[in-house]
Amino acid sequence: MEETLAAAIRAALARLPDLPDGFDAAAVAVEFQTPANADHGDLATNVALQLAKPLGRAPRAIATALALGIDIDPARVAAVEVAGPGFLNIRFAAGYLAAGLRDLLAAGDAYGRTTNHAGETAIVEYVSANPTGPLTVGHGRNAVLGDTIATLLEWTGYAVTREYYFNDAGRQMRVLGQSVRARYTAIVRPETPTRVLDDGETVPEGFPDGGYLGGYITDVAQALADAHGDALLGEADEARFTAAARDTIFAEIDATLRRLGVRMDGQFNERDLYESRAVWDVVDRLTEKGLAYEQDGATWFRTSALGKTTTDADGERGTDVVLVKSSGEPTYRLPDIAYHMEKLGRGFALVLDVFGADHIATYPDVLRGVEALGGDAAKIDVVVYQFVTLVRGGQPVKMSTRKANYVTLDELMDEVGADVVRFFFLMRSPNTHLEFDLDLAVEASEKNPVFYLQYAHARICSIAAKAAETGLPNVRGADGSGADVALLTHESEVALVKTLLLFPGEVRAAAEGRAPHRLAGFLREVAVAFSGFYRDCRIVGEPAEIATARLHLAEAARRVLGHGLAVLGVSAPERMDREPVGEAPAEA
RNA sequence: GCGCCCGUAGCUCAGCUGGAUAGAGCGUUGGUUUCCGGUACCAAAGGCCAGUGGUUCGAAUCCACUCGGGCGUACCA
Repeated sequence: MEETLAAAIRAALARLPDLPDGFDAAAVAVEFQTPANADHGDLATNVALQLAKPLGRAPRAIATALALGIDIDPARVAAVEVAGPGFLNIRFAAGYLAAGLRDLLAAGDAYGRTTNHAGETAIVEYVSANPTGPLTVGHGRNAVLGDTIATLLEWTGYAVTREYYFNDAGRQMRVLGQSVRARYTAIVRPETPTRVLDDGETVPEGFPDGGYLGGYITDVAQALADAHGDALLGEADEARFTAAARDTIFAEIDATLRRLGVRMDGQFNERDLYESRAVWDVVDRLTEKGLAYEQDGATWFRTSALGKTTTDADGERGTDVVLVKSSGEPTYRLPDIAYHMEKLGRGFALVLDVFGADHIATYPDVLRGVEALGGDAAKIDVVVYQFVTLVRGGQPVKMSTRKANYVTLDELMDEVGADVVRFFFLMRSPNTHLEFDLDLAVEASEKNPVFYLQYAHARICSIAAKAAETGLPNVRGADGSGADVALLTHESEVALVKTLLLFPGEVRAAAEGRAPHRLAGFLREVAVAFSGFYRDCRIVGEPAEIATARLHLAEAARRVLGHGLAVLGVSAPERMDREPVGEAPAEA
């Protein structure tokens, strides 16, 4: 509809007399908005205001000329009016809405899907938590955002690969193994002396500074002791312990993600970048280009030559960053550059990363590296989300994975359920801090906005069941051919149809903006519009023709809610329990 | 110091990339039930969009500065 109107407006523009030389009407961007005020029609455009300056005419004069000159289909558009300083307000004909509703129903399960990116491939990297402990609430925001954005991309036509970058190399993994080894040693040799860390924790001798203090470390150690007795005391290094911890922890991460409904197509192991020597290849190629050099035993990336600067008391100057530490161990930058080159090498049109705010300052180095190696950094897009602040008892909860004083994702799901967790993470813009009040999440779970949407869906199912009992047709999956939807002329019916017809555009906008919260907000509008319809328009008990038409409208609303919730990864129940919801799942 | 994010109703947040009278949930106050699910609906109160200047037909939105909060600013990831 908007495309057709835009074309008609451009055509009318081209027909205006005395256009300035070089003015290309075909190139004018005609943008529409849906006015908040119903008096302003169904669609509005500000082209006349935008063109006032380039055309050197009063905006209202342009708008008037366009309104008179536009060639439109009267079956679809009832009126084009000039309003305010020069807006063009477009009012749909009743037939347009009826046709739109028929199209919606005929589209079936595909309604909401668009094909803007059909034939393109995308890879979305998310979670990518180091396997050093259980997933925390912060990881949850990452996982749910990434999973949902991936789904949104699929709904706009992309073929999406969901990948977990498995950080199974480097210092943190070594410290993890040393932590397990120290606990293991203390279990099989209880006489092992202890020491006290700076922060007051008492740990076995051999426990590394900055080691992981969580109880799950001891669990892994105990399992090793149970299986091998003290036979592992002679291990030359911590590799055996690292592997045991990694496998155990990752299995738990995997289970947590499944419970959250977060899908993954696969994982990419950081270790492979070392085994394939891809990381060293990066160093060699940068060195050849004069962009890497050795100094103080470390290998540096000459980012100063690529525009990286810092400003301090001495003024602004270029800075370089370290790729390989003097210890011989790469920093995160090196494998990250290699990994992104690898992803681009797989031919993806879009390489999307979901990062926490703490990465905000680091990925530009990675992009510089990719560009320096001839990779197309424009294909890489990064969604940065701000941190989750947990509040309990009115106080922020301080968290540290290392100290194990965090709230895990599983604990959160125990309290409020996976649907609430997902929706909570998705209803806010990624780039604002998210305050997660645990007390409120539990206490107010019955009033959580997600239940409002699920309730609307369940209510429609309930109505359909009731209608079937009275002999009305079953409309589940109906294609719209069995009803005269032109009968739907009540104000609340029209408002609901208009809202439902916005769905594909909302999905597309949420995908393009990497903004799932827009969809969450839209679904609430759908539920509100349905509530208005439900309040004003009965189905059961009405004459068969009107009841059938309304049933189809209700089915259309159910489908939009169902599809929207599916995109968000939230369940769309056929019925809600009458008892309070949000109970903990059966498992401990 | 520098970089990024944020500052909108009592609280938590939207505001569709510059549009018409700034919205919603929670909370508060009042109302609605012979009726397809009251976990609902209707209504009221509540705002100098942190501040100051600028850009233009038009600014919560863009620019500059100021104030306040968060995250970074390592041979940690």
